[in-house]
Amino acid sequence: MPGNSMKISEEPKVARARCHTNPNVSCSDCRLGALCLPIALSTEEVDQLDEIVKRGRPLQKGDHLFRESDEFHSVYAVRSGSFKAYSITDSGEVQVTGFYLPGEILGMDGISSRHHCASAVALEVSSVCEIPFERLEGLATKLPSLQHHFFRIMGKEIIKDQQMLTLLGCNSADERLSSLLLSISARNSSRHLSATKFRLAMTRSDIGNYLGITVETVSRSFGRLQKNNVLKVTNKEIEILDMDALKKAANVNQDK
Amino acid sequence: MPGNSMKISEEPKVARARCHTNPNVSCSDCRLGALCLPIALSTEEVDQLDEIVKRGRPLQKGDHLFRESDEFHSVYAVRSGSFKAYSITDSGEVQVTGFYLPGEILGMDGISSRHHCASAVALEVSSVCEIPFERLEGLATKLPSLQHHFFRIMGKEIIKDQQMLTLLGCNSADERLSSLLLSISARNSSRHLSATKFRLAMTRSDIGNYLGITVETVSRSFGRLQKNNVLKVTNKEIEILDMDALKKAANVNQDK
DNA sequence: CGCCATGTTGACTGACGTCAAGGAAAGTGG
DNA sequence: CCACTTTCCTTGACGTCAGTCAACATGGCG
Repeated sequence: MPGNSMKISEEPKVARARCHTNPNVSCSDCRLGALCLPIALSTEEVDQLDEIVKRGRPLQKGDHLFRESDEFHSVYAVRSGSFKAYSITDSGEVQVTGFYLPGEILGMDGISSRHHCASAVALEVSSVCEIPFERLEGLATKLPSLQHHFFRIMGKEIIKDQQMLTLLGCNSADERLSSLLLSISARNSSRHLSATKFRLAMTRSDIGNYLGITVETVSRSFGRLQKNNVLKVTNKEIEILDMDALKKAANVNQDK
Repeated sequence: MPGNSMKISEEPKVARARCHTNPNVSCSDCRLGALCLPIALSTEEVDQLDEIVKRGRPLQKGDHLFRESDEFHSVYAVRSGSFKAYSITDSGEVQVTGFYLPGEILGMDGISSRHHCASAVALEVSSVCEIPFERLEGLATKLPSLQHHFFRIMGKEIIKDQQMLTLLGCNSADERLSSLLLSISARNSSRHLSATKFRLAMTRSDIGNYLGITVETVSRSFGRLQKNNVLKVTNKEIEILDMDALKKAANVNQDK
């Protein structure tokens, strides 16, 4: 079904053929292969993985990929766009638990029980590869390297959350914001996007919530970083002017 | 106190035979089976698991199970006692990332890279079952239910960390401390220990660090909870006098 | 017994939250 | 395209919770 009516289809066909935004591209052809599940799989293994992956139509901004308490069936690899994961506390407040960029895996919060314990919503027009978890498990028993790799992906999620705990445990508002920017910068650069200039898809309120500070504090932090010529902030567009200063402001070693 | 030999060894041999503190007891005989890795495994599967598990001599208080940047070889199931996991931030501060009680799995921070990124230290005389990870992976490809179960264990760790993020993101000092006490209470009760009376093996400083507050604040929080007749605190001995009030103070639903 | 780590309490302070107001973007419908 | 609404963002004034510093109490251990 080449050339159905979506914005991405405005790109010329040639350039689009191997592009990870193309819903028809297989794992073996996807540009994100080096970041995503196929890492360290052989060609034929990737083809087997490819068979269980479902590629749906793009989600619009605000569309939910899954909701808290939905039954858990699949994990999702972000193909394009971005997502935020959040949950609702018992006292009714929202808590943002993560932002997910292309190549990252979403939905692992549902693995331990039969239902999700967070919701995931698209922050812009986005698309995902759905990976039915039971089938992934089935394939993983046959492909040890896939099993190994998925253990590692889950391990990475654990480390990421623990680093976040450290950030919330000891760091000031400016340090938290700087760390987030550095994290996004590094993740962009690993997928060959600019490390110094990018657009934040999430709102200030999402950022604040994620970092455990208020919107007002986020705004003031951005102000301070801009005043010190570390950043140039134009609405959601961020330009990192002085990477070293930003690292210093973060007071954490982002290099690992 | 007559004799400074370990309390455990004072128990009569008969009672000790199937006790999880006994270093010779196999997985199939361990009382913690229902909490630990063997969940949902058949008898013969447990026996296979049993073969790869190493049971070492007990660790003394302050002994390290592994250290940050140690090569990663194994995960560990706590058999008796308790551990704290912590890491050192780039600015040199300590961050406690978790406390581990019998039946819980430790060391998953090393899965995604070849080395640990946290240290684990015994908070009292403790023992563990060491589970060499490569062999676990090997066995998991043969035993789908073991693979499935280990995915779930890792998923649980992810959820636990995300709940912690929520706690640090939105809750006051009193709420954080109350939540920790409820968590320990629930974990004790799931291993058939008292849910209302227990001894905290960690120091106030560990607690504060873990909860993102200072020692002084921990002390004052304990004070407030005691003044309101929610707790009775005698050094490290905690007695929960009013469970409902503690849940209210935690402002979080601990039930799931 | 005396020492050092651990825990408690008080006084003071500051970073961040709260409340409030206004402006800028972005979405909506005609 | 423009009016209109809603959401998002910024800035200022003020209050407060928890951090900091300091002094002292306690208790486990050699």
